[in-house]
Amino acid sequence: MPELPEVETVCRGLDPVMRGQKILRAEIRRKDLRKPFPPRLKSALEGATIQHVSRRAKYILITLDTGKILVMHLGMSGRVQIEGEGYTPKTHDHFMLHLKNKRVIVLNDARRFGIVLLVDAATMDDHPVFVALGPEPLSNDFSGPYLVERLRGKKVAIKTALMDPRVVVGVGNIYASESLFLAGISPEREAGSISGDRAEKLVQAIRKVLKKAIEKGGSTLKDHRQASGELGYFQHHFTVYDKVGEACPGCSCDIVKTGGIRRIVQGGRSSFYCAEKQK
DNA sequence: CCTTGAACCTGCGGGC
DNA sequence: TGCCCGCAGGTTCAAG
Repeated sequence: MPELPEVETVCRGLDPVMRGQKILRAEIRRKDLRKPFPPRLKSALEGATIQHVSRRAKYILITLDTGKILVMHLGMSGRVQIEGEGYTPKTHDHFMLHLKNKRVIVLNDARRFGIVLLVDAATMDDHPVFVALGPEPLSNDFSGPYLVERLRGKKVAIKTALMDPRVVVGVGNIYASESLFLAGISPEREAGSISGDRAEKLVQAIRKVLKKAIEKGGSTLKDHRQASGELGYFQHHFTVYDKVGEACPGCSCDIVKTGGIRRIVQGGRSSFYCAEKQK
């Protein structure tokens, strides 16, 4: 489920609720997700005060006053809910934090591809999950020239390269397809063959698509906070993702001739594109 | 180093 | 109705 915009939205929803709060109790309801919960996690959390909630790549960072950062990743199916006192855990509620303000933060993850880590704030960047990460797509470090340099000589398809977090973080399967459509680039094009101009266009497309989704998440957040407190699953409108056979939007190409939006499999993942518009 | 493919796990929807 | 299949927003590891 969560790509960068969804994780960003979750963080924005969590920060005002968690900031400055003491963790009274941490509940770990099974031994592992994708990996075991860290040893002594419970004692490291209980009594600690949360300074703020932020994001790196698709990781949620909950910075504590103890020099540690509680890191959560939502995997494919993870969600975070903000509940109240007396909340009864449901199926797949694996990890819960009871805060001083009576709120209960619940991590639910059916498939358990998510992860919970505890890292030292001072050396976070050296931790195995962070050490090789590429730039944030919305930062100035992510640019046309950077992308050209980073993709030089790469023979993998550009779609696959965009989803490689060593190239750029946060671009998952949905937004990779959406960005390539907006940039007019075929997902099958060899990554190293993207010219300077098209790399610049692609960078701008990725930024635009992600920013728009974050804006949408922001408005969805308001509605959801009022309704249920659920953070993490949003109804976005996509242009090509999961639109097989539909007419290419905003494009005059003949759907009878082109068959509309096509689906192919790359690296075991579905890609969606318009063969007429994307070259 | 690169690239590919499988693995992790549960749930859902479609076809029969 | 049930069963089997393919598919799902991510990451990591092994093998070539």
